Amino acid sequence: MLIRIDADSTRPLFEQIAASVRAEVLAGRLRAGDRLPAAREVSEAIDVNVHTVLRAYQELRSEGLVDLRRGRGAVIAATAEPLAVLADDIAELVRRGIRLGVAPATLAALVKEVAP
Amino acid sequence: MLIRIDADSTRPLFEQIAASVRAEVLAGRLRAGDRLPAAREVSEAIDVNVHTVLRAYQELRSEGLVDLRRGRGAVIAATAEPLAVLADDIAELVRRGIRLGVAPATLAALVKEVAP
DNA sequence: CAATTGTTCTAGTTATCCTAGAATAACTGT
DNA sequence: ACAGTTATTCTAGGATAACTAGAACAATTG
Repeated sequence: MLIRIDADSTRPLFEQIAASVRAEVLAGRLRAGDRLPAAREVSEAIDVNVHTVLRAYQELRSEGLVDLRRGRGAVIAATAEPLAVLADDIAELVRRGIRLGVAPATLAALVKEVAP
Repeated sequence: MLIRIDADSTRPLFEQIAASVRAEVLAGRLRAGDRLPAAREVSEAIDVNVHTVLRAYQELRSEGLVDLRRGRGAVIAATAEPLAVLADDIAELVRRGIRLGVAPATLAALVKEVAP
């Protein structure tokens, strides 16, 4: 399955769902134009409420990663393509962090903090 | 003030407080051995409950960024030094992301996702 | 010994997350 | 034009996490 969640994690379900999709795009397994399974489908497959899945999809839309329209579903946006380009840079940063004893979660918090 | 928060943000207060400290360490304005203001002090300064401040401090301790002991207070740990080394790499990644239209928040979510 | 500082405990309020069901609107393919 | 698919919006309730408040306590410092 494309989307996986860990029910035991304290991380919100909608966040985990969105993270799954981001990771797929980053890895290049999902590309612009590819369609995500309908929210109802995902809902049944992973046993989570439809609203929760849709919230994840809407978060991805607000990031510009997917186009989301009724009747049509969720489709990876063209704006998402650059993500795959960053994959190596991100992996490299995480490697360096780990070598220095900095956890990815700490690193992520730092990235979020940097003011452009 | 060293620690700043945005009461209107949806991000938890204790997270914002911890993020402030991380950012200071990253920027090199806080270094190993430097002492953070006492929790009660911060509490009054930014008008947030003491427990909330302490929770932020404890999160930083669990990351190995500060030493936290009663009677003594919170002191930047030696293990936090490597953070400053990563500052340039992080800034560079964020720059590239922005040039490609990827928001720092999205980038952060990706960093958190990478499996070591 | 006195002052400082984090730790632990109980307790109550508020916000967020998740679930549930139903009606509605936009789009697709026939 | 029509039927089917899909997201959108609404109301509602329960569970969990965040925040606040006050108090007593233990370790450290000077």
